[in-house]
Order: sequence, then C-alpha cells, then structure tokens
Amino acid sequence: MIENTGFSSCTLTYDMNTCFEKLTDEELHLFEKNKLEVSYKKGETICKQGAFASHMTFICKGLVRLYLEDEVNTLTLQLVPSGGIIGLTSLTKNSNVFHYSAMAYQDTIAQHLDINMFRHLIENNAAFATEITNVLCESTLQTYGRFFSFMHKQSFGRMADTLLCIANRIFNSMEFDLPLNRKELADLTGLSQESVIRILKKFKDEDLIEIEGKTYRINDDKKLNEISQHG
Amino acid sequence: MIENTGFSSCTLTYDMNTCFEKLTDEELHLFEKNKLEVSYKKGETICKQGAFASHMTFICKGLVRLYLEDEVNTLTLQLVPSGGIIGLTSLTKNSNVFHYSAMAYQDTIAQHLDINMFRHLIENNAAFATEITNVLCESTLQTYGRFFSFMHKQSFGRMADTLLCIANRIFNSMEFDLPLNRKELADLTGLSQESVIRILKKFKDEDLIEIEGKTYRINDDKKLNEISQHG
DNA sequence: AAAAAAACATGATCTGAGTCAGTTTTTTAT
DNA sequence: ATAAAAAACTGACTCAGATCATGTTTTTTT
Repeated sequence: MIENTGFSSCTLTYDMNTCFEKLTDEELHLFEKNKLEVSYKKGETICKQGAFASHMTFICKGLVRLYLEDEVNTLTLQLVPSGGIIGLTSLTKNSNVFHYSAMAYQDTIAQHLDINMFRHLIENNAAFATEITNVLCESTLQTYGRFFSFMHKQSFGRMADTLLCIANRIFNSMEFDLPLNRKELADLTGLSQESVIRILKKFKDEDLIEIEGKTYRINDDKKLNEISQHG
Repeated sequence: MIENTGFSSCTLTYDMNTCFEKLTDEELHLFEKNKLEVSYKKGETICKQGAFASHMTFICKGLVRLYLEDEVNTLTLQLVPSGGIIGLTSLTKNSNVFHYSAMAYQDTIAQHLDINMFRHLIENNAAFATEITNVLCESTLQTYGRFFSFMHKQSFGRMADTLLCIANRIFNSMEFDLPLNRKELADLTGLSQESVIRILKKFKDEDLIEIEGKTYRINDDKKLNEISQHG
C-alpha cells in the first residue's frame, strides 16, 4: 500500500487506547466510575464549539467530523475514527469551552470522560500525561500537514490525498463504503461541491477510481499518489 | 486595545516560563547542567525540518519564524517571541526529527535543552508534563485559528489580522519597528509579495496605518479589526 | 406509484490573488 | 561619492476554483 511521503490533507487522530494502559488499577476504577456511554446517530452533534466543556469524548465506534465554524464558514480539522478522542484542547488552563464542533458521520458510540477527572489523571500520573502529550503532538503534526496541503496543493491534489487517506488509514482497503455525500466531501477537502464532482468525474474518466453509489474503489493508487504529490 | 474576537491569522506561542517553575531543585540542576546557550544572527537557521532532533530550543530573546517547507513552498506556522519553545512536536514517540524549520527574524539568544532530559522531565514530573500539555494545547489552538483564517479570510483580512497581532501581542504598542521586509511579510501572511505591497498601500491611502522604513504605526485599529473580522 | 425532496451533474461566468515584466527607490559596497 | 545590488513598487495579464443557474437522477415520503 502506497503511503504519501510529503504533506497530506489527511487528518486522522492518533489511537488513544494505549493511553489508558498507563492508568493504575485505582485510576482505572475512578475512570470507569466517571465515564458515560452515549450513542449518536449520523448527523448528530457530539460537541459544539463555544459550549462549556465538561468532558472529553472517546470514540468507541464510528466516524466523527471535527470542525471549526463561524457565522459563514466551516473548516474540517480532523476525521476521528474509533480509538480517537475529542476535546483535548479544552484541557488548556485558559479556557473551559470546546474549541471546535464535532458531528457523527455515521452512527457512533462514545464515552464521555469527566474533564476534572481527566485533569486529575494528567496531573497525577506522569506516564498518562506523557501519552497525552504524544497524542497532542501527533494531532498537531496532522494539522500542520493538512494546513500545508490546503495552502499549497490544488484541488486535484487535495482530492487525491483525501481519497488515499480514507482508503489507507480508515478502511485499510482500496474498496470502501464512504458515508459521505458530495457536500460532505467538499467540506472535508475544503473545496466547493461542484469542484468535488468535477474532480471525481475526471478521476473516473481516467479510470483512477470507480464509484457506485457510496462504494468507492481505487484502481490506481500509484497515479493518485503522484497527483497528490505534484499538486 | 482591541482584541480580535473571531479566528485570527495570528500565531504566537504560549510563554513557557511557567513550565520551568514546576521543576524540583534536583530537576532544575539537571536542567541547568544539560542546557546550552546559543546565539543566532538574523536570518540564521535555528532548526531544520527533517534533521535529527537532539534538543528543544527555548527562546530567551529575539523573534523566530517557524515554518514548513517542501521543494517549492513554505508555510509560516508561528512567530515565536522570547519565552517560546521550539521543537515540542518532536517529543512524539513516532519520530526523532524536527517537523518544521525555524529561522531567526532578528538576533536571537536561545537555549538548547537536551531532548532526552526533556523526555525524562515529562515522564517523571506530572506537574511539568501538565504544563507541556498546556503549551501544546495553546499552540494547537493558535494553529487552528490561523488555519481557519487562511482558508476563509481574504487578503485584506489576513493582512489586518497580522498587523494587529504583531502590534498587540508582540510589541504591545500601536507603533513598532518590524524587522521584516515585504517578502517576509508575504510569507507570514501567506500572500504574494506584490499583494502585500498593494494591501499596505491601500491601508496607507486610507490612513489606517503609516509606514516609515521599518517603523509601522497603526492609526485606526478599530477599522483594521473590522477588516479582519469581515474577511 | 406519484410527488417531493435530496443529491448529483454540467455549463457559463466571475473574481481574488498570483505571476510576470518591468521601473523606481533604498541600501550596501567600493 | 558613485556604482551595484537589493528591496519596494506598479500595471497588465492569467488562472484556479468559486459561484450561479439550471437540468437530471436518485432517494424518500405519503
């Protein structure tokens, strides 16, 4: 499977599961006592930018879109698959709100972890804190790559990027069912819906991909990767 | 002084100084023993993307540009003034290189802090690790704001943003000497040099700012802030 | 099965900002 | 002081991709 070497529009969070291994039995007990399992249906809002941040959200199952918004625009920051966590930036001292919104791209099962408990764990367990540091670094790096790609790659590169990322990193397969419509793909790639449609058509015309309903199939990841690299 | 409420192109790192207060005497001793003071002249490279990351760099004095680069392009991620630190993302387990380059915008005094010592401090002092978490969160938030601004604001907004940020957050004054030429301002705002020139001229024509050599003076921060907000 | 509503698709047009090709001003070197 | 080099500036041109308007297909509802 070809992995992109340069910067990529792709943004997936690091798997959190290893973090929890660092907790002591006592802490795990506290953890279990202070978590809340919640289900979200496709399209439902998991957290809302600007709202009071009472908890971190661990994604057990599903796929979540994490995005910034203002009155007019939207910017998708990350795709968070199972194993990911939402809300870490709210741990900063200077704020007690969510800094971004999150929405379920498909039915999702999540755990709400009390923010005070979370803070307590970090402040008292250096191994856990180290893991969190790691997650934050990874997430930052992903964002950097995405930022660079969005600024310097053009539409075809970003689309190619995104398809490869979804195939390689979410589904681990060149064929997958993507629960996104054209509008949502546009949000994800930072393009207009029309551009997404035109680019996908071009890719189809050149037999790089096939699309049948929601089923995507990447026929030529090598070529797609070239497009992604070049621009 | 008017502070921007929405997202801003501005990117300044959080002041690291509070972090070191969390170290024990013993750790401080270790810290002192493993640090190296280095001076950089304007234009010199402080760290190079892709190079082996043997240390974090604490900025004692000066102003540093932190940026991503590939064969063709550049993206300025942050301005790091004194009190800031460079290289934290290299703490991630999955890598031992610098993920960005850094260059001195003006003569700079820095301390190189051994990465293994730094790791050791994080892994053994939860209070310190908590502070680092905080720095990472702040930095991530700044990057998010900048990303959003770069994607959705247009040139005048980004320029206005940047001027206000420099005035408010670096110099704490509406009049300041900026050691950047037009090309460097272009890199900072993500615009072409020509666009920067055109925009600054427009701002001057409308008496929003005055420029005399390297001395900038903001006459109408209210209006500038409106431009920044609107787009 | 028909009607309504989403989603998908396509062509025409517009525009912000980059590129290019210069000129003028300022700075640096001799 | 003067030549050379660098930085600042200007106008003309171009283009990627957004927007708009409209049409077609698919899905959902009743």
